[in-house]
Amino acid sequence: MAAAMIAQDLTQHTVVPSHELPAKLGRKRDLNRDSEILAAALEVLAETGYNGMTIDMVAARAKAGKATIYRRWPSKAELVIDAVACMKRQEGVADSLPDTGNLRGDLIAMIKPHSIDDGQRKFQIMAGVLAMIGQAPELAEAANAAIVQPRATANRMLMQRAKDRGEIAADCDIDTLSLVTPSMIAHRILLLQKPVDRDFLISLIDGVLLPALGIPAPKPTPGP
Amino acid sequence: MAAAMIAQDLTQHTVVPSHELPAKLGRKRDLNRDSEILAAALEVLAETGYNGMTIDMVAARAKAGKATIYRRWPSKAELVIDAVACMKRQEGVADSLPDTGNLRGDLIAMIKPHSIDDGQRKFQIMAGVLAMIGQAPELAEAANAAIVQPRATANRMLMQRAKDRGEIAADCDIDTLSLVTPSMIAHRILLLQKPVDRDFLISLIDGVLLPALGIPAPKPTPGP
Amino acid sequence: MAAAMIAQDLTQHTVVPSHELPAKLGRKRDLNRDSEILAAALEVLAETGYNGMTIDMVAARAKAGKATIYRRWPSKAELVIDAVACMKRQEGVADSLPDTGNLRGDLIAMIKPHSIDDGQRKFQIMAGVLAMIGQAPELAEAANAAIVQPRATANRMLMQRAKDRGEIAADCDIDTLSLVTPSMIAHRILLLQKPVDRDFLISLIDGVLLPALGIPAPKPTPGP
Amino acid sequence: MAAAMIAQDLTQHTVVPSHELPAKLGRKRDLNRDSEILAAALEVLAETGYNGMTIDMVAARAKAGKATIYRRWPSKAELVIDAVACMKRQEGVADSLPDTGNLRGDLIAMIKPHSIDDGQRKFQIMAGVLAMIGQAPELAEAANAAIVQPRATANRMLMQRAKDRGEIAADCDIDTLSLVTPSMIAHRILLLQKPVDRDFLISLIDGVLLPALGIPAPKPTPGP
DNA sequence: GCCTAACCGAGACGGTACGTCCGGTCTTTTT
DNA sequence: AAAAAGACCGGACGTACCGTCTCGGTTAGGC
Repeated sequence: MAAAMIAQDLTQHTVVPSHELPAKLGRKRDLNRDSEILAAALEVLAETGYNGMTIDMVAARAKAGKATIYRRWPSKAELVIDAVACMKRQEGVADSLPDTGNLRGDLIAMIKPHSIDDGQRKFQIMAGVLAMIGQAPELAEAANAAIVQPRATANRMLMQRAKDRGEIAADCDIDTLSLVTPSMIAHRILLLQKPVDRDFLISLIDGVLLPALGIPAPKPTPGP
Repeated sequence: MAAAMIAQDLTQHTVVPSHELPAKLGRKRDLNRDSEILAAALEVLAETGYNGMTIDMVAARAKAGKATIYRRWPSKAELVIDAVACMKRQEGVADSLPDTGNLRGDLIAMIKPHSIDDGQRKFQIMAGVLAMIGQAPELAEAANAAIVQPRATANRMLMQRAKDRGEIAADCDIDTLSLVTPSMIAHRILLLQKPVDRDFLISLIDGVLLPALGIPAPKPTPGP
Repeated sequence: MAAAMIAQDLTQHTVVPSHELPAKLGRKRDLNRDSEILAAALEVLAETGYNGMTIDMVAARAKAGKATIYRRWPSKAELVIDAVACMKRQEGVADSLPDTGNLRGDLIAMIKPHSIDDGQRKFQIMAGVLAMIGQAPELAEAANAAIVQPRATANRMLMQRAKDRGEIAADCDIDTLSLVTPSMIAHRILLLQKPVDRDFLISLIDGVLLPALGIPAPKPTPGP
Repeated sequence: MAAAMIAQDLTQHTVVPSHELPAKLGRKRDLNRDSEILAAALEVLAETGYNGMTIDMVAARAKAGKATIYRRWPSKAELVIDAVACMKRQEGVADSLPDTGNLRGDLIAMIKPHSIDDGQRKFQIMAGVLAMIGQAPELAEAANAAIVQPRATANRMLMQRAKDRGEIAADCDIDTLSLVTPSMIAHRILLLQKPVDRDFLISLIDGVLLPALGIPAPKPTPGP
């Protein structure tokens, strides 16, 4: 978390009066290296998993020295935590929610090929990262915020809109239901190792979400 | 999985004619060591996580030599998988399905106090198991069979009984729904790091499963 | 110094009653590795000098792991010290002194091609080793004992014999004179970087040693 | 050697017309830094040896930046060579040859008290210089010129004078003999690590040099 | 009862990654 | 333009762990 927070601090507090700190001397840290190293770490992480990933690999791919990495993060674990957390920042959190007028249309409109591929990659990164959750509990928080929360939030907003317009009952447990899809996706990718294709997502919507919200399933699943 | 299966083989097929195999000579393997080593592995796993766990730690705690461990399991990963599988066997999830006459009663009867008590320990161990998926994808199936499938199977059997007695509709997607609870539990334990307590499980039953199956929630579940 | 001394202890005190030490368990240390590693270290040292030498190079050449080296020597410096000290043991210290009847004949008989080449190699090793004399004073002692003392001792014995038979005066400073040749050789190899050939050694004998001992130079240096 | 020569050039040719060179712009190089850095280098060298010495240490002690050092010397090795050369220049070995009328008096007059006092310091420094010979053979000549040659030249001049006035024979090998003292000193300092005190130098003169030149020892040098 | 082979604890072994440190270069700000 | 400060790349150091192999000693069978 360290470097990212420092970066935030620097970009947010540029107007801090310079007489407070002792007027930093010497060459400035190249802030571009931060993101380049994080990107390289994510690539290696997705390819080899946490244990397979090597600091030298990351350094080589980012064309950086090991010291440059260890100057920013105190250990491999913290680098990975930050890399996962940085995934969250890359994407616009709720980038243009669909609005088709009814909940089923909205949920299905969320299924975009790009979204599927991207999700696949992220969950594979998560698989590699799970190796160290026992040692670094804050990693769990980062992974949740980066991978699961964006999807859950989108689901919750769609369902809240449906509730607002009276499409579903007011006493539905939206918070719990919005986590069903991400949880099932994680299980399918991590343990079943099956692809998260359109059919699977539709079966989730029509077999779990909509029934649980009291909306009857539409027609016997027409083809794409 | 290796040693456990060998152990099963040995105990089950003691009558195999000895002339088939090259007439095992020498001292017999001490079968007690298997369980002692697995227990030691579970302890260390829970305390340090997968990456923090060391074969030497396990050997020291079990007062065994490393060779004694590697004679039984080919790698650290397989040892851990087997340790988790053995844990599940101890507990016997689906050994006695409840039968209260209605689905909600059955599902709630499945919630046993000790599920909550040792939830924290299982969190560590499950995280450890999931850790190796990135390195050894073939172990994902084993982890799934050991951890998720027992609970999913129990759920499916209960729902099938409910369907048989007409309590729920015939076209319900039981296969998908039976995976909802385990998936949500895994997410809660691994990423949210919150305890899987009775309230959470009841909110799953009343907020997701029963509504999705067309059974109205019983009472408005008085909030805290 | 560590490993060599342990080795000496082991070979010398084999008859020590076994109940004194706690009866060493586990695999025995392979004593052959000691000498193989030291030999590899000497090779690398002669080729690249102290700073150029790498523990990985030594390990690779000795087909050993780094841990095997660090189990025996606590640091690169101590390994080099031991390697230099081990040179001394390799050669028979005073392997067959010549006896031609007069001192000049003895001294010249010591000049053998094999001896010259061997000396060249040793002084080159010494050059590589001088890099760390400031940090490890005991290295100086080892280098002196391994490289300079054997030659000085041979010289001193030849001169003592000459003194015993009355060839040279009784009050000659043999101890000092026996060090002249090694010192001049070291200077020639290390600083002048010129070869130590037969002519140079003869000029030392006839231009310094014999005159200082009161023996007149023979004829105007006949050819070889 | 580089910076010292530049410094000499600059101090000698201050009157060179400025239009000959490309009209040096900007701040002038602070020539005081040269000697301050060299002094700092000598201190660190004497304290830690060549390998122990760090450019950062030198920079910190001289309150200089690393770039300021590397602007003047191309490498750590050359800096050390120059530091030693500068030390020799400070002391001015052959600035005033003694002339007592006979060779023994001249040689003994060369023994100055401070040669003994700072012997220990020079030991460390010389060891440091010899250290780099293995890596940069071209520096051997420089080290030889800075350390050994001044003393050898002084010896040769004294002996030549003695030869000129008929004190010693005309066919003495002066070139070889003039190197005996420096070589023996180097051996005593570097390998024996004993102080180069007055007694040792007198034993060289009376036990080696004068006998080799055909001059009988004066008195039987009373033992300690 | 005794031989033989496989077992056992202990730990050395080869290999590989970690996190630190240094040499030599480059960049930023100040003088 | 040179100075101080310090970030940068590359690579060696010494440590720790994995999975294998070897040691002396123990425990079964089969003769």
